[in-house]
Amino acid sequence: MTVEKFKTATLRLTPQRLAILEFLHGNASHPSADDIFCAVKKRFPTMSLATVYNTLEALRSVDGIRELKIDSSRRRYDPNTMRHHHLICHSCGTIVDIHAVYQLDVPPELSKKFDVVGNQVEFFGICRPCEDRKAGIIG
Amino acid sequence: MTVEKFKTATLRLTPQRLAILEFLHGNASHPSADDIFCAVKKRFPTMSLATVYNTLEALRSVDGIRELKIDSSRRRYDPNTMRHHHLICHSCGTIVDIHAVYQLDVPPELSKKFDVVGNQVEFFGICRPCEDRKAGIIG
DNA sequence: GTGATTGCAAACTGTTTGCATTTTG
DNA sequence: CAAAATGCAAACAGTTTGCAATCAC
Repeated sequence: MTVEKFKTATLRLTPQRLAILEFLHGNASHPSADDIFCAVKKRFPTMSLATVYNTLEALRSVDGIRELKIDSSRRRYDPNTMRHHHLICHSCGTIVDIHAVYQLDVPPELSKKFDVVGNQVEFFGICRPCEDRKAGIIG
Repeated sequence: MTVEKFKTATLRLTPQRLAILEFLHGNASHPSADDIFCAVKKRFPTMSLATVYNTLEALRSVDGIRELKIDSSRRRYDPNTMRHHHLICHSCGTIVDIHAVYQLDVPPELSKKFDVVGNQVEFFGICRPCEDRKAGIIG
């Protein structure tokens, strides 16, 4: 668990960090720094955004979080550091985790010039609720 | 060609836009707005960054460019709007295009809740030059 | 000539940094 | 007690916006 990783590193477990860890635990909403800040501020009114960034960096240093590049205007974070993929609804922006392993090869002329270590797939489409909503507007 | 797309839309072909189009044509370096700005400014010293963003938006509106979310600190652009994938060297950041079609399925419980339209694969690894450089330092 | 575009500066947003104060281990 | 973290404010970087002057069609 992430708490242990903090202890083995020279990282301190402050109440603020614990609150952030708790918010993140099992959280599959792929929150931004500000999402985390707003959620945790409810219990820690003095919490600062800088502390959120500080904690995210600490988490990253012990591989307790992964940074997503799915959103071009802000970084989003994923406490699930197991290799997985994402499916994004291009209508509402919902991001769903996909736990599957895809064994993909790059063209041979490239595999000579590159040592390919892994891949990450981003699926896109439209989710049922959005689809229904559209059908409602049109028909 | 993109010039035609501009004409059919109500978009005007200014010298600045032509210079940007020319810089972008066949360019596989996945430049940022600032990269484009710096490159084009050499010929157009009065060029402004706002014009670059304006042109990028105009291009996007006619599907003449695609926005990449590969870099978390700045947007990068790809004038190749054909569906393709990318291979990134996590040492030097080089981005290489991969033209291959991967027919991937999402788990059945998700395909019921989502109409999946496509996918984009990001491969990562290390390129030969970086690998050699590392070997040189170590050995 | 008219409506779109330019270029500048100012505004904005997300992220980072510096530092005095407080806290953890 | 020493080293690390907090919280604030200021600094930054990338992007967006408002607008008068200019330009393409």
